[in-house]
Amino acid sequence: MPRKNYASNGLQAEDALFVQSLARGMSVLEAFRGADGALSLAQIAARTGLTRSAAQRLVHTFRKLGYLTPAEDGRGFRLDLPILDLTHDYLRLNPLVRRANPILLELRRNVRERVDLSLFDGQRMVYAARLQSKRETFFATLVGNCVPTTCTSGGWAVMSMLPSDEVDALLAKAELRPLTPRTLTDPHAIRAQIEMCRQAGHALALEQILMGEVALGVAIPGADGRPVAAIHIAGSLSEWDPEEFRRSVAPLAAEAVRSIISG
Amino acid sequence: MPRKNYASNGLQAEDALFVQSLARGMSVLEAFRGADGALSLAQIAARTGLTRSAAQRLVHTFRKLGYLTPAEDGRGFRLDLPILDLTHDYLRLNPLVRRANPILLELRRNVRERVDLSLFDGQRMVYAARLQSKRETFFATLVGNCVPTTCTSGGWAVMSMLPSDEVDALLAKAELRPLTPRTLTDPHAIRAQIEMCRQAGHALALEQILMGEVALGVAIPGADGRPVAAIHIAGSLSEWDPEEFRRSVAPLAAEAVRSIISG
DNA sequence: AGCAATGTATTGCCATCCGATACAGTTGCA
DNA sequence: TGCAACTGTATCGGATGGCAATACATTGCT
Repeated sequence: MPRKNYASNGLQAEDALFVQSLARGMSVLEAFRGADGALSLAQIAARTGLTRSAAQRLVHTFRKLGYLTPAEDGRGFRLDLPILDLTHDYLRLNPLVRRANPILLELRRNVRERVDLSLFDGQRMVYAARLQSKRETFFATLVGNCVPTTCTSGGWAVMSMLPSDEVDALLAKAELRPLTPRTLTDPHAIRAQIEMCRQAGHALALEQILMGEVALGVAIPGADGRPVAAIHIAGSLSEWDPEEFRRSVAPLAAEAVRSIISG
Repeated sequence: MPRKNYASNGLQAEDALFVQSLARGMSVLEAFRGADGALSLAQIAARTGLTRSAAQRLVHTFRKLGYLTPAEDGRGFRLDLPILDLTHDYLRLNPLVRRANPILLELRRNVRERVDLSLFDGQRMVYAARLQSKRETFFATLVGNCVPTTCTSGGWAVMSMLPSDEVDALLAKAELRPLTPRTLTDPHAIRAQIEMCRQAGHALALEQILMGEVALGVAIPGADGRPVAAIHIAGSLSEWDPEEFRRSVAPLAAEAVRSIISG
């Protein structure tokens, strides 16, 4: 995972306003991305490119602030609860999430299937909310979880609102690693889905992330018309014929997006 | 909101390892707590006690890192998406959340009512997960949302596992502001609930946070026996007699906690 | 026993952060 | 219309506070 490195102690990249210590500090928090447990000082130093000393000082500071805590067994450190305070502030103050929340709740009541809100972030769609259905059988997805833009109904819907050259650039940079045997990895096939979405106003994804799942996505444009997010409705193929699923939930999803935009 | 101030530029409080710039930076993110929209540099400076220059530099740095972004109308700044990456890493790496998640999902399937996981943080219970019920009618609670320990079933359950003197200290410092007409604010009444919970192994809260809601909470102890979290099951008083609710969900909740602990 | 990890503590040098101040562009009230 | 107050942005010399190296006490693995 090539990540920008703030360890260099040389010239501050011509940026007089840049606070190196802060960037280094944040890189410590980011070091936990992809970690599979607590991280020791040495591991943090290795992952961030910082010296052990720097890692020590930054970790020490985060501990005082509450963001990091020693792991229960005393070896290594973990992110701690104040992170969730930031989460809450972000979600609470995000105008889109704010407006979408009650509408998604109602949508969920009507369709009785899982409803998600995911935010568009270039290569990724990041889940900001998930309202699961009565019979949710899979592992609950955590807030902040993300999936590639290229293999979700919401991602296709988002791409259908982007100019072609941006779609090309996105696909060119995409990893296109299949998550299920049926995940589309051929750019042409994905482009076909995007084209269908451009006409229908929604995208339908079959077993792209999870076997047995059908998902319908509709993109949400921002004030400037560029897509910023998407809502998904997900159902089970054991209960739905895909076309029937589309017919029955597409209008509701479209209506929900309309109220989110106008709200 | 009395918050520790890292604006002082004097001696570093005898702490040679403390990285002031980092603490100041985090205080900028924390400035959004309780804000009701984007914050301007001046507002950030005011809320944190920093100079405008400091706020400028720190905000500038956060923008480069992605954590802050200009508000859509160009005035002020908001937290941005990378916050959710931290969220995800926290939830994903938290051993408790990790173990609890699938069990809560199954619990939710069995009781068919809303199921929550909240983490104990002294005065507060912070929601880490909420699995809503089929007929959820209220505003969806966002991750990171928190309520006072003193007025939730989970908080009572948690307190029932604390030594009396700690409960006293907690109650002494608590705000005890009622959220509904029926919220208990008398320490004696709260202590009575705690005592009942000590015997029953669970707490039952009637309309403490929301009118029409009954909630049953069971505390989750950590390895050292101290409570670290609680699960809640919440139902509607229009469908449940409180005692009937207790009888029917208490065993399931207790069983869920047992599997979380042993898992 | 010995080695390689942990996390912690101290120190002296100098780079980097610091705050004051100035500027350009909007909003909004008079 | 024009002043006043607010945005966000940019520059600069001085010294504070962050920097890396190094040493230490424990723990766990061979």
